Amino acid sequence: MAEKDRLHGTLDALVLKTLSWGPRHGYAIARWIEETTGSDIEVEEGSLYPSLYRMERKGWIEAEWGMSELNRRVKLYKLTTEGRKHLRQETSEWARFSSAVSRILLVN
Amino acid sequence: MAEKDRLHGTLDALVLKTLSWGPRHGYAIARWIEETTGSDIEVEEGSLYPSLYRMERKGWIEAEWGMSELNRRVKLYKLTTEGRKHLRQETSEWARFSSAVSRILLVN
DNA sequence: CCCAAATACCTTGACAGTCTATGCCTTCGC
DNA sequence: GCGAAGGCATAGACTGTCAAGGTATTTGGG
Repeated sequence: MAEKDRLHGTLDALVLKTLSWGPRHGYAIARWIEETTGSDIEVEEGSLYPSLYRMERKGWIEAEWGMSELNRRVKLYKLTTEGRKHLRQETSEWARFSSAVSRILLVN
Repeated sequence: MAEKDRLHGTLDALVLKTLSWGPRHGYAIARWIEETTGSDIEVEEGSLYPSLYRMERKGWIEAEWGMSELNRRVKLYKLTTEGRKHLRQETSEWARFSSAVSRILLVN
């Protein structure tokens, strides 16, 4: 429980950012985030899929069924214009927030 | 709701760090964090007091009734050894986490 | 040919921390 | 005497994460 829940509220932004490089399916999004962060961030599927539905409902991403390179049925998500806009906002909020926290936590 | 809940899981560490400068009462902790971050972080009392009780229960802080400079009855909190240890851990976890998120979010 | 592992999606339930809102009491300035 | 500010406290709704389960398909090794 020590490490837990730290993701709270941040996952959506991470997923959006991942999709900003191009369409990806859920499983791949999770793996990509984990690899990119050297497993500093682990994306649980029980968090990921709800996040995807949430954002699809809000119109930030769109889904389409397709096939992966490994010949498996996958649901490909891609960023909408709305989503891109929201990502920009989330990013700047994160910058402000994280710098504020670091200002307190990491000084002295 | 856009800005909301971003604090999630971070408040405890911020409070502990605030107390690492010396004992303070709840209200003062909140004001100090807000001032220090230029209101980038707002500490709601409905979040603060539960956080204080939580940490008192866990033995990270200790409370004692006293008087403020403004001559008001206040509950002064101070960091315990255990709390100081926990703060170190929280701090390093924050550093890892925030750098991981920034690595994804703030690049390119 | 079978079986395990990896890929991929999905759902349920518990949990925990934040927020909004409210209440109460005291001190100080006017 | 009254309002604003200082100060503590709690209830309830909300929401997102996580653990743990489930299904199905494909691939590769023995």
